[in-house]
Amino acid sequence: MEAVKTKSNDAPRSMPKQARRKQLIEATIKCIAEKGLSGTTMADVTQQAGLSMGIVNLHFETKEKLLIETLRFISTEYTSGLTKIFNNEKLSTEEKITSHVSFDFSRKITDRNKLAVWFAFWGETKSRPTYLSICADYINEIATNLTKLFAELKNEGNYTSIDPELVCVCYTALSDGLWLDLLVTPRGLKPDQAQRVAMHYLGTQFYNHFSTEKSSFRRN
Amino acid sequence: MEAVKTKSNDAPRSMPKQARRKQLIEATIKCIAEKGLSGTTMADVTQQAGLSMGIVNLHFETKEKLLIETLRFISTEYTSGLTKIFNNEKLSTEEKITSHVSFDFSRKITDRNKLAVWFAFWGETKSRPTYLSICADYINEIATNLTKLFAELKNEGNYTSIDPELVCVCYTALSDGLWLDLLVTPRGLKPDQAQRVAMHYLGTQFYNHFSTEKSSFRRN
DNA sequence: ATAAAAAATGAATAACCATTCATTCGGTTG
DNA sequence: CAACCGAATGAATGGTTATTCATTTTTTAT
Repeated sequence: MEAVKTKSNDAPRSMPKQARRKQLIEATIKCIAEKGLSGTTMADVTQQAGLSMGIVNLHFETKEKLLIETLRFISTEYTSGLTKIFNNEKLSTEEKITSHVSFDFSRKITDRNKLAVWFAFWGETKSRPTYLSICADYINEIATNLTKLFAELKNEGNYTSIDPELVCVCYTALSDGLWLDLLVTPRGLKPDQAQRVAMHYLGTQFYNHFSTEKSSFRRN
Repeated sequence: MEAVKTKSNDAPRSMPKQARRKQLIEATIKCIAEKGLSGTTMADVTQQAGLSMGIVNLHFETKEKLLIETLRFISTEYTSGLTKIFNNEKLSTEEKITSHVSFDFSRKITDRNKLAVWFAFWGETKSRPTYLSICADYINEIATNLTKLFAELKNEGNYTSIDPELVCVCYTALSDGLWLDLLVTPRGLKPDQAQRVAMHYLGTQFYNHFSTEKSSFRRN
């Protein structure tokens, strides 16, 4: 069960500060997924991490700060994965886009525990300015990059009537909505089917690049 | 001001049970939007409603039941609106679809308070089977109807390569994702722009019915 | 008008939970 | 090995909050 395994024992005191923080953040993710944001207590988190009560306050000061760092953690994990793709000079524009989509529906990202965390925080953005600003940051960063990719592909493929910004908004919304589907109807779409739905949309825009192969997806 | 007394005064005790429950549910929606699901207390809700502490327990037994009824309330409001459209025999298939889209992005539905409530509950579905089952119910109901509409339009318009089920999944996800956009980046898309994005997708599928007019939407 | 019933109140209660900090533990150093 | 020091512990604390219920207020029935 322990996700964190370093060189020696279960929980050596010599573990670097950063690693202990990560361990606690991962325990938090698990707890939010299992008990909801409103239902996770400090006792839950520390027990999940196999540590003692006071440990969160030692490393994060307060519960609220732990939660903020948890949101930052999944945001960073997501954006850094996408940035790596965007900056990979070995990939063509088309390959960057397909890699982006593959990443969006990879195991790492569509892990239901993490999806639950995303939606838990989204649900609180209206009342927590800090959450909102963290979300706004990563949203802007990704939108900028993705719009650029669509604009490039538009040029390369001589598509005349495409609005890259519109396609970016549409793809992003579609992707978020498919995540919701994966979260609330786990018996329905599987990640690879969701990915095909996303590609289906891109195929309507860049019909020379993304073939609209006959979809073999089915609900239930 | 204080002399005026009508039957629909602030809080007449004779108010039917159902109305008092609705009043409390609406106060709950406001509180969830303002303080988050984890931050709303019984005191908050009752104060928001202008009533006294014990009132929720009197009408709903427990806080948890109030929350469940709140989720049921917004679910019902949404599905009943759509069902009305679906059953309206005066509308053509095409009109039903455009009405559906208009409804999805109407003021009533894209009210940020309610969006916050949707996402708050979605974020907890993984840990609360009751929430999950309420969501699954309305999702299935809507998907069935909407798929039917798309299948009808496919026939009427002689579209050969459309998969109605795929279009339904894709449209639904898109719509949910646009709601997220409206919730977390209120400075970005406005509801009518979001609606145009949704129509843009439908235009890619039913190109003879939904004209892909030049979009005049812009972020920021 | 009076009594009985129903609805609403809010102070009191009990459960819960984040945070504190005196103490213990383990690794490191000289 | 002994002394030291940062990391970790967890019982105790204090603040918060859901729930209860005896009392009050209002409506309805007679």
